[in-house]
Amino acid sequence: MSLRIYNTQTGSKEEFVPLVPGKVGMYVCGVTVYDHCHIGHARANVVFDVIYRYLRYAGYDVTYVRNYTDIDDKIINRANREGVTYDVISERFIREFDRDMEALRLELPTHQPKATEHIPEIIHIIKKLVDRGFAYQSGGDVNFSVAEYAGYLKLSGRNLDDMQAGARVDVDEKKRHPMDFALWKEAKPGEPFWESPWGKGRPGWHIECSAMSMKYLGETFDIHGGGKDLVFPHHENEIAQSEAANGKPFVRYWMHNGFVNINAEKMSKSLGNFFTIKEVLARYDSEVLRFFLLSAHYRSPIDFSDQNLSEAEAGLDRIYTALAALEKVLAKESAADGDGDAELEELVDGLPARFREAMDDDFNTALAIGNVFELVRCINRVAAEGTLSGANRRLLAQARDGVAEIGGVMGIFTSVPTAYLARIKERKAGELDIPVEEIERLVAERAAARKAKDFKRSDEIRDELLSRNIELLDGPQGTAWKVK
RNA sequence: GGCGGCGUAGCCAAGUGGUAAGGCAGAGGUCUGCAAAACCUUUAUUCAGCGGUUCAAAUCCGCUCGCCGCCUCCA
Repeated sequence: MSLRIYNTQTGSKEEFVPLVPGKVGMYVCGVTVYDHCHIGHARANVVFDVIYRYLRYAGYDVTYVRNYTDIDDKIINRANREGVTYDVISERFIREFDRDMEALRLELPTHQPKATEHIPEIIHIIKKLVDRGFAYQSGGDVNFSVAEYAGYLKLSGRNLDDMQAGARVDVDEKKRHPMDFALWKEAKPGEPFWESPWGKGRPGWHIECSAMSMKYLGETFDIHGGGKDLVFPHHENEIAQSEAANGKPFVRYWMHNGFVNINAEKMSKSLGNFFTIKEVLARYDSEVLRFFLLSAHYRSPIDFSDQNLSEAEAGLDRIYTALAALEKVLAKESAADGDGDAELEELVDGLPARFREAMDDDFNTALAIGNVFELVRCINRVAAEGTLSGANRRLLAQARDGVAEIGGVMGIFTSVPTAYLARIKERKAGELDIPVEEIERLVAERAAARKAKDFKRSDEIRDELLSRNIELLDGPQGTAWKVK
């Protein structure tokens, strides 16, 4: 089965056929760099990071472009508030964005262009649009004329009349049609500007993406992605500009990820219910956050809550615990011969194919993760059987490699299992009100008590630690502990 | 008002025509000094409701109810 992608423009899953066989051009709208990123940005970027990785895994030569919008009203406003130039703000938050993305273990896109470094390209397109009659100058502004472009609103499936009926559109006498949008904005006194045929000014919001995608990917390219909220007006306007300027199709597959909700409500700054990536990563491991984000399909809304994150953490813990047990068993001696477990063999052999099947169906990471859990249950069962047969030993090694392979595509399960578990333990231990030395001392005391068959004291210690959220795990080699 | 989406077990979540994946939580068992962890078994005759199409529907169609998003900057 070949890759099928849900295309926003047609509202259905379509077989993915790249423009040039074996190659994929993919553009994802980046951020406007005026503040720290929140978990909504985390979702969009993680989702497209996994799509990027999977396309390469599937054998495509992918050119992935993700821009920085580094000139915009909000950047200028913040610069004015802080009494600095706009580029101080944009450079600061580009650095912060890069840090966040690194913390989320994202791979770097092929290109990360900035709007301000593409002013000549932007001006070139605007000139073309004016020459062709799709745009008009109005004072120092240049606006796109939606009435001239027949395909307007084809992505979001609306029509101009209905839009106007309910829209709170500002009356702007500089526009011929209320829905016309700015390609070039005249600079007000004190604002940053670039020289243009229409005077000093700066690009409108949408035109930069047309200019940069065209430059790095060509006039028509395969995949354009972003959050659902960008469908209108941003992507709609990109289509209008690009297709009007070039006279050819802009994008073949439009992909949009769903929102992150907080208690089933949209996260927004005005509601004050948003979390920055840094805040979340202070409480949860980045792998837990990725795992959580990938446990739902990318187009569905996902509800961010402490409970859901904790459940994701528990689930990932289960997987790493199994992988750690697997490593331990593999490190031991095993019988040279003996049959392999039939179920394990089936799951292990089928893992890559089932992964591709899941991902080929519009990047179904939730299903792919479910497959791993099934394998985990089986790994646990086989690993718990005292001595390992030679066949099972090979199967377990294959299972480990298989999980690593698909984990590499999703950017999860990539840590050394014991290192992951230690990382989580350390993080949680830091939140405890009892020092690690004290825990270790009590564990040792309990071991002595148990040896002396003083189970009263031994259970007392266990209850005491449990009341402080510490769980004791007795095994043949002694007692380990973990934070609940 | 226009456009679009969603409603699957206590919770999270796959499944878009062939008889309900998976995880968390719960119950019973194995193990254990007793527990925990792990393993085994178990937990939706049913997919918001009502009709319709079909040999067959959670999946397709219609209506009703409920929730949400977009139409303004937004991932």
